Amino acid sequence: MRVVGEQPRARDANATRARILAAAKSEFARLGLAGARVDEIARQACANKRMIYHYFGGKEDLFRAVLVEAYLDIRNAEQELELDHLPPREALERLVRFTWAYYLDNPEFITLVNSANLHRGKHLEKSERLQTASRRFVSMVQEILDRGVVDGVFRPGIDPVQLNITIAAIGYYYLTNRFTGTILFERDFMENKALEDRLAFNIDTVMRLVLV
Amino acid sequence: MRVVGEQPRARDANATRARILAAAKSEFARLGLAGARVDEIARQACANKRMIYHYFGGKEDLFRAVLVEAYLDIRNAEQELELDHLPPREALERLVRFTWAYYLDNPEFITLVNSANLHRGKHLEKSERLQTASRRFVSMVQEILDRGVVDGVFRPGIDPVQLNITIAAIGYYYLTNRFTGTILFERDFMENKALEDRLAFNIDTVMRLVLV
DNA sequence: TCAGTAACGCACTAGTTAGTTACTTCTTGC
DNA sequence: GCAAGAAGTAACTAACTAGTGCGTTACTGA
Repeated sequence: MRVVGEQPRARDANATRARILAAAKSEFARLGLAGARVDEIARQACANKRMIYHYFGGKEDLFRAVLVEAYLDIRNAEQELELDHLPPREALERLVRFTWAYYLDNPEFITLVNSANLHRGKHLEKSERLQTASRRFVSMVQEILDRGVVDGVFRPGIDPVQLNITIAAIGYYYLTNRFTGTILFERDFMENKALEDRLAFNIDTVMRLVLV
Repeated sequence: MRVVGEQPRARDANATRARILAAAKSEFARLGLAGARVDEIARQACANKRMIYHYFGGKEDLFRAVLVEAYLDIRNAEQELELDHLPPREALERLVRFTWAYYLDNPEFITLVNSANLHRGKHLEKSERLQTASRRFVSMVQEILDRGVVDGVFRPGIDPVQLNITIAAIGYYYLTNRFTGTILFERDFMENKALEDRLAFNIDTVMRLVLV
Protein backbone atom coordinates (compact mmCIF):
# COMPACT_ATOMS: atom_id res chain seq x y z
CA MET A 1 0.00 0.00 0.00
CA ARG A 2 2.84 2.34 0.92
CA VAL A 3 4.91 3.57 -2.03
CA VAL A 4 8.70 3.39 -1.73
CA GLY A 5 10.10 6.71 -0.58
CA GLU A 6 6.86 7.91 1.02
CA GLN A 7 6.82 8.59 4.70
CA PRO A 8 4.88 6.04 6.70
CA ARG A 9 1.46 7.50 7.48
CA ALA A 10 1.10 8.85 11.00
CA ARG A 11 -0.69 6.26 13.09
CA ASP A 12 -4.23 7.28 13.89
CA ALA A 13 -6.65 4.57 14.90
CA ASN A 14 -9.73 6.84 14.77
CA ALA A 15 -8.88 8.19 11.35
CA THR A 16 -8.26 4.73 9.92
CA ARG A 17 -11.52 3.44 11.43
CA ALA A 18 -13.39 6.38 9.97
CA ARG A 19 -11.84 5.92 6.51
CA ILE A 20 -12.82 2.25 6.53
CA LEU A 21 -16.36 3.09 7.61
CA ALA A 22 -16.73 5.72 4.87
CA ALA A 23 -15.40 3.40 2.17
CA ALA A 24 -17.64 0.60 3.41
CA LYS A 25 -20.70 2.83 3.37
CA SER A 26 -19.99 3.79 -0.21
CA GLU A 27 -19.34 0.22 -1.39
CA PHE A 28 -22.21 -1.44 0.48
CA ALA A 29 -24.55 1.25 -0.83
CA ARG A 30 -23.31 0.79 -4.38
CA LEU A 31 -23.25 -3.00 -4.56
CA GLY A 32 -25.13 -4.38 -1.57
CA LEU A 33 -23.74 -6.63 1.16
CA ALA A 34 -23.04 -9.61 -1.10
CA GLY A 35 -21.79 -7.51 -4.01
CA ALA A 36 -19.33 -5.37 -2.04
CA ARG A 37 -15.74 -6.62 -1.79
CA VAL A 38 -13.67 -6.41 1.37
CA ASP A 39 -10.46 -5.92 -0.62
CA GLU A 40 -11.98 -3.02 -2.51
CA ILE A 41 -13.21 -1.39 0.70
CA ALA A 42 -9.68 -1.63 2.12
CA ARG A 43 -8.21 -0.19 -1.07
CA GLN A 44 -10.62 2.77 -1.09
CA ALA A 45 -9.96 3.40 2.59
CA CYS A 46 -6.19 3.39 1.94
CA ALA A 47 -6.01 0.83 4.72
CA ASN A 48 -4.76 -2.70 4.92
CA LYS A 49 -7.53 -5.32 4.76
CA ARG A 50 -6.29 -6.70 8.04
CA MET A 51 -7.39 -3.46 9.72
CA ILE A 52 -11.01 -4.15 8.78
CA TYR A 53 -10.87 -7.40 10.70
CA HIS A 54 -9.00 -5.67 13.48
CA TYR A 55 -11.51 -2.84 13.97
CA PHE A 56 -14.78 -4.42 12.90
CA GLY A 57 -14.44 -8.20 13.10
CA GLY A 58 -15.66 -9.14 9.64
CA LYS A 59 -17.63 -8.12 6.60
CA GLU A 60 -21.05 -8.51 8.23
CA ASP A 61 -19.98 -6.65 11.36
CA LEU A 62 -18.70 -3.85 9.17
CA PHE A 63 -22.07 -3.73 7.44
CA ARG A 64 -23.71 -3.57 10.85
CA ALA A 65 -21.56 -0.60 11.84
CA VAL A 66 -22.32 1.19 8.56
CA LEU A 67 -26.06 0.73 9.08
CA VAL A 68 -26.12 2.05 12.63
CA GLU A 69 -24.09 5.08 11.58
CA ALA A 70 -26.40 5.77 8.64
CA TYR A 71 -29.48 5.72 10.88
CA LEU A 72 -27.89 7.85 13.56
CA ASP A 73 -26.90 10.37 10.89
CA ILE A 74 -30.44 10.88 9.63
CA ARG A 75 -31.91 11.01 13.12
CA ASN A 76 -29.35 13.64 14.08
CA ALA A 77 -30.18 15.69 11.02
CA GLU A 78 -33.88 15.44 11.87
CA GLN A 79 -33.25 16.73 15.37
CA GLU A 80 -31.55 19.82 14.00
CA LEU A 81 -34.76 20.83 12.22
CA GLU A 82 -36.22 22.44 15.36
CA LEU A 83 -39.76 22.02 14.11
CA ASP A 84 -41.28 22.85 17.50
CA HIS A 85 -40.58 26.54 16.90
CA LEU A 86 -42.74 26.61 13.76
CA PRO A 87 -46.51 26.71 13.34
CA PRO A 88 -47.86 23.18 12.70
CA ARG A 89 -48.49 23.54 8.95
CA GLU A 90 -45.07 25.04 8.31
CA ALA A 91 -43.43 22.44 10.56
CA LEU A 92 -45.00 19.56 8.65
CA GLU A 93 -44.18 20.99 5.24
CA ARG A 94 -40.63 21.54 6.38
CA LEU A 95 -40.40 17.90 7.46
CA VAL A 96 -41.62 16.72 4.05
CA ARG A 97 -39.11 18.97 2.30
CA PHE A 98 -36.30 17.84 4.61
CA THR A 99 -37.02 14.14 4.09
CA TRP A 100 -37.03 14.59 0.32
CA ALA A 101 -33.82 16.62 0.37
CA TYR A 102 -32.09 14.15 2.68
CA TYR A 103 -32.79 11.25 0.32
CA LEU A 104 -31.61 13.31 -2.64
CA ASP A 105 -28.41 14.39 -0.89
CA ASN A 106 -27.68 10.99 0.68
CA PRO A 107 -28.68 8.41 -1.93
CA GLU A 108 -26.55 5.79 -0.17
CA PHE A 109 -28.94 5.88 2.77
CA ILE A 110 -31.73 4.44 0.64
CA THR A 111 -29.75 1.55 -0.80
CA LEU A 112 -28.30 0.71 2.61
CA VAL A 113 -31.79 0.49 4.09
CA ASN A 114 -32.87 -1.67 1.16
CA SER A 115 -29.93 -3.99 1.75
CA ALA A 116 -30.67 -4.18 5.46
CA ASN A 117 -34.22 -5.24 4.68
CA LEU A 118 -33.19 -7.70 1.97
CA HIS A 119 -31.40 -9.48 4.81
CA ARG A 120 -34.54 -9.28 6.92
CA GLY A 121 -33.08 -6.68 9.28
CA LYS A 122 -30.73 -9.13 10.95
CA HIS A 123 -27.84 -6.65 10.88
CA LEU A 124 -29.82 -4.00 12.73
CA GLU A 125 -30.06 -5.52 16.16
CA LYS A 126 -32.10 -3.77 18.80
CA SER A 127 -30.05 -0.74 19.70
CA GLU A 128 -31.09 1.49 22.58
CA ARG A 129 -29.43 4.47 20.91
CA LEU A 130 -31.37 3.99 17.68
CA GLN A 131 -34.67 3.26 19.37
CA THR A 132 -34.32 6.29 21.62
CA ALA A 133 -33.62 8.45 18.57
CA SER A 134 -36.66 7.01 16.78
CA ARG A 135 -38.90 7.55 19.79
CA ARG A 136 -37.82 11.16 20.00
CA PHE A 137 -38.57 11.59 16.31
CA VAL A 138 -42.08 10.11 16.63
CA SER A 139 -42.71 12.38 19.64
CA MET A 140 -41.67 15.37 17.59
CA VAL A 141 -44.24 14.53 14.90
CA GLN A 142 -46.86 13.75 17.54
CA GLU A 143 -46.29 17.19 19.03
CA ILE A 144 -46.72 18.90 15.66
CA LEU A 145 -49.97 16.99 15.13
CA ASP A 146 -51.21 17.89 18.62
CA ARG A 147 -50.45 21.56 18.12
CA GLY A 148 -52.25 21.45 14.78
CA VAL A 149 -55.33 19.95 16.39
CA VAL A 150 -55.32 22.62 19.10
CA ASP A 151 -55.00 25.31 16.42
CA GLY A 152 -57.91 23.74 14.58
CA VAL A 153 -55.92 23.20 11.36
CA PHE A 154 -55.26 19.45 11.63
CA ARG A 155 -57.90 16.78 12.16
CA PRO A 156 -57.47 14.69 15.32
CA GLY A 157 -56.63 10.99 15.59
CA ILE A 158 -53.77 10.75 13.11
CA ASP A 159 -51.16 8.12 14.01
CA PRO A 160 -47.76 9.83 13.89
CA VAL A 161 -46.01 6.58 12.92
CA GLN A 162 -48.33 6.04 9.93
CA LEU A 163 -47.82 9.66 8.93
CA ASN A 164 -44.05 9.27 9.20
CA ILE A 165 -44.09 6.15 7.10
CA THR A 166 -46.14 7.89 4.44
CA ILE A 167 -43.90 10.96 4.36
CA ALA A 168 -40.86 8.73 3.94
CA ALA A 169 -42.59 6.41 1.46
CA ILE A 170 -43.68 8.98 -1.13
CA GLY A 171 -40.14 10.32 -1.43
CA TYR A 172 -38.21 7.09 -0.93
CA TYR A 173 -40.15 5.01 -3.46
CA TYR A 174 -39.82 7.64 -6.19
CA LEU A 175 -36.06 7.87 -5.70
CA THR A 176 -35.14 4.24 -5.06
CA ASN A 177 -37.13 3.10 -8.10
CA ARG A 178 -36.09 5.94 -10.36
CA PHE A 179 -34.23 3.66 -12.79
CA THR A 180 -37.05 1.21 -13.49
CA GLY A 181 -39.51 4.10 -13.23
CA THR A 182 -37.71 6.07 -15.93
CA ILE A 183 -37.85 3.05 -18.28
CA LEU A 184 -41.44 1.99 -17.57
CA PHE A 185 -43.05 5.43 -17.47
CA GLU A 186 -40.87 6.88 -20.23
CA ARG A 187 -40.03 10.05 -18.37
CA ASP A 188 -36.78 11.16 -16.77
CA PHE A 189 -37.34 10.90 -13.02
CA MET A 190 -34.27 12.96 -12.15
CA GLU A 191 -34.56 16.10 -14.26
CA ASN A 192 -35.14 19.27 -12.27
CA LYS A 193 -38.73 19.82 -13.32
CA ALA A 194 -39.65 16.22 -12.46
CA LEU A 195 -38.06 16.51 -9.01
CA GLU A 196 -39.85 19.80 -8.30
CA ASP A 197 -43.17 18.35 -9.47
CA ARG A 198 -42.76 15.32 -7.26
CA LEU A 199 -41.92 17.38 -4.18
CA ALA A 200 -44.94 19.62 -4.78
CA PHE A 201 -47.17 16.57 -5.24
CA ASN A 202 -45.86 15.05 -2.01
CA ILE A 203 -46.41 18.20 0.04
CA ASP A 204 -49.94 18.35 -1.36
CA THR A 205 -50.53 14.69 -0.48
CA VAL A 206 -49.42 15.14 3.13
CA MET A 207 -51.33 18.38 3.62
CA ARG A 208 -54.58 16.94 2.32
CA LEU A 209 -54.04 13.99 4.62
CA VAL A 210 -53.80 16.04 7.81
CA LEU A 211 -55.80 19.20 7.20
CA VAL A 212 -59.33 19.29 8.61
CA MET B 1 -28.49 -35.21 -10.30
CA ARG B 2 -30.18 -38.43 -11.39
CA VAL B 3 -30.23 -41.25 -8.83
CA VAL B 4 -29.23 -44.74 -10.00
CA GLY B 5 -32.31 -46.78 -10.88
CA GLU B 6 -34.51 -43.75 -11.54
CA GLN B 7 -35.94 -43.30 -14.99
CA PRO B 8 -34.46 -40.40 -16.91
CA ARG B 9 -36.86 -37.48 -16.77
CA ALA B 10 -38.97 -37.00 -19.88
CA ARG B 11 -37.41 -34.25 -21.97
CA ASP B 12 -39.42 -31.04 -21.88
CA ALA B 13 -37.62 -27.87 -22.78
CA ASN B 14 -40.46 -25.55 -21.74
CA ALA B 15 -40.88 -27.21 -18.36
CA THR B 16 -37.15 -27.10 -17.63
CA ARG B 17 -36.96 -23.46 -18.67
CA ALA B 18 -39.92 -22.65 -16.46
CA ARG B 19 -38.45 -24.52 -13.46
CA ILE B 20 -35.18 -22.61 -13.85
CA LEU B 21 -37.03 -19.30 -14.09
CA ALA B 22 -39.09 -20.03 -10.99
CA ALA B 23 -36.04 -21.10 -8.96
CA ALA B 24 -34.13 -18.05 -10.17
CA LYS B 25 -36.97 -15.71 -9.22
CA SER B 26 -37.02 -17.17 -5.72
CA GLU B 27 -33.24 -17.02 -5.23
CA PHE B 28 -32.70 -13.58 -6.75
CA ALA B 29 -35.57 -12.26 -4.65
CA ARG B 30 -34.14 -13.82 -1.50
CA LEU B 31 -30.48 -12.91 -1.91
CA GLY B 32 -30.17 -10.32 -4.65
CA LEU B 33 -28.23 -10.63 -7.90
CA ALA B 34 -24.80 -10.86 -6.29
CA GLY B 35 -25.95 -13.04 -3.39
CA ALA B 36 -27.78 -15.67 -5.44
CA ARG B 37 -25.79 -18.72 -6.54
CA VAL B 38 -26.11 -20.26 -9.98
CA ASP B 39 -25.45 -23.75 -8.58
CA GLU B 40 -28.20 -23.34 -6.02
CA ILE B 41 -30.68 -22.14 -8.65
CA ALA B 42 -29.89 -25.22 -10.76
CA ARG B 43 -30.30 -27.47 -7.72
CA GLN B 44 -33.67 -25.96 -6.79
CA ALA B 45 -34.85 -26.21 -10.40
CA CYS B 46 -33.83 -29.90 -10.48
CA ALA B 47 -31.91 -28.97 -13.60
CA ASN B 48 -28.28 -29.20 -14.55
CA LYS B 49 -26.42 -25.92 -14.26
CA ARG B 50 -25.43 -26.33 -17.90
CA MET B 51 -29.08 -25.81 -18.83
CA ILE B 52 -29.10 -22.32 -17.33
CA TYR B 53 -26.33 -21.30 -19.68
CA HIS B 54 -28.08 -23.14 -22.52
CA TYR B 55 -31.44 -21.42 -22.08
CA PHE B 56 -30.51 -18.04 -20.67
CA GLY B 57 -26.87 -17.34 -21.50
CA GLY B 58 -25.59 -16.42 -18.06
CA LYS B 59 -26.44 -15.26 -14.56
CA GLU B 60 -27.20 -11.68 -15.55
CA ASP B 61 -29.31 -12.73 -18.52
CA LEU B 62 -31.26 -15.02 -16.22
CA PHE B 63 -31.83 -12.09 -13.88
CA ARG B 64 -33.02 -10.05 -16.86
CA ALA B 65 -35.54 -12.75 -17.79
CA VAL B 66 -36.79 -12.98 -14.19
CA LEU B 67 -37.33 -9.22 -14.06
CA VAL B 68 -39.28 -8.98 -17.29
CA GLU B 69 -41.49 -11.87 -16.22
CA ALA B 70 -42.14 -10.28 -12.83
CA TYR B 71 -43.24 -6.99 -14.40
CA LEU B 72 -45.42 -8.67 -17.01
CA ASP B 73 -47.07 -10.69 -14.22
CA ILE B 74 -48.13 -7.63 -12.24
CA ARG B 75 -49.28 -5.72 -15.33
CA ASN B 76 -51.39 -8.73 -16.39
CA ALA B 77 -52.92 -8.94 -12.94
CA GLU B 78 -53.73 -5.22 -13.08
CA GLN B 79 -55.49 -5.62 -16.40
CA GLU B 80 -57.76 -8.29 -14.96
CA LEU B 81 -59.12 -5.76 -12.47
CA GLU B 82 -61.60 -4.32 -15.00
CA LEU B 83 -61.79 -1.03 -13.16
CA ASP B 84 -63.58 0.71 -16.03
CA HIS B 85 -66.83 -1.02 -15.02
CA LEU B 86 -66.79 0.55 -11.56
CA PRO B 87 -67.69 4.06 -10.40
CA PRO B 88 -64.52 6.17 -10.04
CA ARG B 89 -64.31 6.13 -6.25
CA GLU B 90 -64.79 2.37 -6.06
CA ALA B 91 -62.37 1.84 -8.95
CA LEU B 92 -59.63 3.81 -7.22
CA GLU B 93 -60.15 2.14 -3.86
CA ARG B 94 -60.04 -1.22 -5.56
CA LEU B 95 -56.74 -0.30 -7.20
CA VAL B 96 -55.25 0.66 -3.82
CA ARG B 97 -56.46 -2.60 -2.29
CA PHE B 98 -55.18 -4.62 -5.22
CA THR B 99 -51.72 -3.03 -5.15
CA TRP B 100 -51.43 -3.71 -1.43
CA ALA B 101 -52.62 -7.31 -1.78
CA TYR B 102 -50.31 -7.96 -4.71
CA TYR B 103 -47.25 -6.86 -2.72
CA LEU B 104 -48.37 -8.97 0.22
CA ASP B 105 -48.96 -12.07 -1.92
CA ASN B 106 -45.86 -11.61 -4.08
CA PRO B 107 -43.14 -10.37 -1.74
CA GLU B 108 -40.48 -11.45 -4.23
CA PHE B 109 -41.70 -8.74 -6.61
CA ILE B 110 -40.57 -6.04 -4.22
CA THR B 111 -37.06 -7.37 -3.64
CA LEU B 112 -36.59 -8.02 -7.36
CA VAL B 113 -37.49 -4.43 -8.16
CA ASN B 114 -35.12 -3.26 -5.43
CA SER B 115 -32.32 -5.36 -6.90
CA ALA B 116 -33.04 -4.05 -10.40
CA ASN B 117 -32.70 -0.50 -9.12
CA LEU B 118 -29.60 -1.24 -7.05
CA HIS B 119 -28.03 -2.07 -10.42
CA ARG B 120 -29.37 1.18 -11.83
CA GLY B 121 -31.95 -0.55 -14.02
CA LYS B 122 -29.40 -1.87 -16.47
CA HIS B 123 -31.07 -5.31 -16.57
CA LEU B 124 -34.41 -3.84 -17.59
CA GLU B 125 -33.68 -2.72 -21.11
CA LYS B 126 -36.34 -0.80 -23.01
CA SER B 127 -38.93 -3.43 -23.84
CA GLU B 128 -41.85 -2.59 -26.09
CA ARG B 129 -44.00 -5.21 -24.34
CA LEU B 130 -43.34 -3.72 -20.92
CA GLN B 131 -43.76 -0.13 -22.02
CA THR B 132 -47.00 -0.93 -23.81
CA ALA B 133 -48.30 -2.62 -20.68
CA SER B 134 -47.29 0.38 -18.57
CA ARG B 135 -48.90 2.83 -20.97
CA ARG B 136 -52.13 0.87 -20.85
CA PHE B 137 -51.99 0.94 -17.06
CA VAL B 138 -51.48 4.70 -16.92
CA SER B 139 -54.37 5.16 -19.37
CA MET B 140 -56.57 3.08 -17.14
CA VAL B 141 -55.86 5.35 -14.17
CA GLN B 142 -56.24 8.45 -16.33
CA GLU B 143 -59.67 7.21 -17.39
CA ILE B 144 -60.75 6.67 -13.78
CA LEU B 145 -59.60 10.20 -12.93
CA ASP B 146 -61.42 11.67 -15.93
CA ARG B 147 -64.66 9.91 -15.05
CA GLY B 148 -64.32 11.13 -11.48
CA VAL B 149 -63.94 14.71 -12.67
CA VAL B 150 -67.01 14.39 -14.92
CA ASP B 151 -68.96 12.97 -11.98
CA GLY B 152 -67.81 15.88 -9.86
CA VAL B 153 -66.21 13.66 -7.19
CA PHE B 154 -62.51 14.07 -8.15
CA ARG B 155 -60.70 17.36 -8.54
CA PRO B 156 -59.20 17.99 -12.00
CA GLY B 157 -55.54 18.20 -12.99
CA ILE B 158 -54.15 15.16 -11.16
CA ASP B 159 -51.21 13.52 -12.93
CA PRO B 160 -52.01 9.79 -13.21
CA VAL B 161 -48.32 8.84 -13.09
CA GLN B 162 -47.78 10.75 -9.83
CA LEU B 163 -50.91 9.16 -8.41
CA ASN B 164 -49.72 5.70 -9.45
CA ILE B 165 -46.34 6.25 -7.88
CA THR B 166 -47.97 7.37 -4.64
CA ILE B 167 -50.35 4.39 -4.54
CA ALA B 168 -47.44 2.03 -5.05
CA ALA B 169 -45.16 3.92 -2.66
CA ILE B 170 -47.36 3.90 0.44
CA GLY B 171 -47.75 0.12 0.25
CA TYR B 172 -44.32 -0.78 -1.08
CA TYR B 173 -42.30 1.22 1.44
CA TYR B 174 -44.20 -0.18 4.42
CA LEU B 175 -43.64 -3.76 3.25
CA THR B 176 -40.09 -3.56 1.92
CA ASN B 177 -38.88 -1.82 5.07
CA ARG B 178 -40.92 -3.92 7.49
CA PHE B 179 -37.84 -5.42 9.15
CA THR B 180 -36.04 -2.20 10.00
CA GLY B 181 -39.42 -0.59 10.67
CA THR B 182 -40.35 -3.23 13.22
CA ILE B 183 -37.06 -2.64 15.07
CA LEU B 184 -37.03 1.16 14.94
CA PHE B 185 -40.69 1.81 15.65
CA GLU B 186 -41.03 -1.06 18.13
CA ARG B 187 -44.24 -2.42 16.63
CA ASP B 188 -44.83 -5.59 14.60
CA PHE B 189 -45.43 -4.42 11.03
CA MET B 190 -46.83 -7.77 9.89
CA GLU B 191 -49.48 -8.62 12.46
CA ASN B 192 -53.03 -8.62 11.13
CA LYS B 193 -54.17 -5.50 12.92
CA ALA B 194 -51.15 -3.55 11.73
CA LEU B 195 -51.70 -4.62 8.11
CA GLU B 196 -55.38 -3.68 8.28
CA ASP B 197 -54.55 -0.31 9.81
CA ARG B 198 -52.00 0.44 7.15
CA LEU B 199 -54.35 -0.45 4.30
CA ALA B 200 -57.08 1.75 5.80
CA PHE B 201 -54.61 4.61 6.23
CA ASN B 202 -53.49 4.24 2.61
CA ILE B 203 -57.02 4.23 1.22
CA ASP B 204 -57.70 7.35 3.26
CA THR B 205 -54.53 9.01 1.98
CA VAL B 206 -55.39 8.38 -1.67
CA MET B 207 -59.01 9.40 -1.30
CA ARG B 208 -58.16 12.69 0.39
CA LEU B 209 -55.66 13.29 -2.39
CA VAL B 210 -58.18 13.00 -5.23
CA LEU B 211 -61.55 13.98 -3.79
CA VAL B 212 -62.74 17.53 -4.45
C1' DT C 1 -35.29 -46.51 -39.60
C1' DC C 2 -31.93 -43.63 -39.01
C1' DA C 3 -29.55 -39.24 -39.24
C1' DG C 4 -29.69 -34.87 -37.31
C1' DT C 5 -30.73 -32.03 -33.61
C1' DA C 6 -32.07 -30.54 -29.22
C1' DA C 7 -31.99 -31.73 -24.30
C1' DC C 8 -29.21 -33.11 -20.80
C1' DG C 9 -25.23 -34.32 -17.64
C1' DC C 10 -20.45 -34.72 -15.64
C1' DA C 11 -16.32 -33.05 -14.42
C1' DC C 12 -13.35 -29.48 -14.72
C1' DT C 13 -11.02 -24.70 -14.54
C1' DA C 14 -9.49 -20.18 -13.88
C1' DG C 15 -10.24 -16.68 -11.15
C1' DT C 16 -12.04 -14.73 -6.96
C1' DT C 17 -12.95 -13.96 -2.00
C1' DA C 18 -13.35 -13.75 3.07
C1' DG C 19 -10.53 -14.45 6.42
C1' DT C 20 -5.70 -15.60 8.69
C1' DT C 21 -0.79 -16.11 9.97
C1' DA C 22 3.21 -14.20 11.15
C1' DC C 23 5.55 -10.49 11.18
C1' DT C 24 7.45 -5.26 11.57
C1' DT C 25 6.93 -0.53 13.10
C1' DC C 26 5.42 3.05 15.88
C1' DT C 27 3.67 5.20 20.25
C1' DT C 28 3.07 5.76 25.07
C1' DG C 29 3.05 5.19 30.06
C1' DC C 30 6.24 4.58 33.55
C1' DG D 1 14.88 5.11 27.64
C1' DC D 2 12.45 1.06 27.31
C1' DA D 3 8.85 -2.51 27.73
C1' DA D 4 4.44 -3.51 26.09
C1' DG D 5 0.89 -3.13 23.41
C1' DA D 6 -1.36 -0.99 19.55
C1' DA D 7 -1.17 0.09 14.55
C1' DG D 8 0.03 -1.47 10.35
C1' DT D 9 1.76 -4.79 6.47
C1' DA D 10 2.45 -8.59 3.13
C1' DA D 11 1.77 -13.02 1.73
C1' DC D 12 -1.00 -16.82 2.05
C1' DT D 13 -5.02 -20.30 2.07
C1' DA D 14 -9.09 -22.90 1.79
C1' DA D 15 -13.33 -22.60 0.00
C1' DC D 16 -16.15 -20.99 -3.35
C1' DT D 17 -18.12 -19.57 -7.96
C1' DA D 18 -19.38 -18.42 -12.74
C1' DG D 19 -18.75 -20.40 -16.65
C1' DT D 20 -17.18 -24.39 -20.17
C1' DG D 21 -15.58 -28.51 -22.85
C1' DC D 22 -17.14 -32.40 -24.32
C1' DG D 23 -19.61 -36.44 -24.33
C1' DT D 24 -24.33 -38.94 -23.94
C1' DT D 25 -29.22 -39.64 -24.54
C1' DA D 26 -33.71 -39.04 -26.34
C1' DC D 27 -36.88 -37.11 -29.81
C1' DT D 28 -38.38 -36.06 -34.59
C1' DG D 29 -39.05 -35.65 -39.33
C1' DA D 30 -37.89 -37.35 -43.75
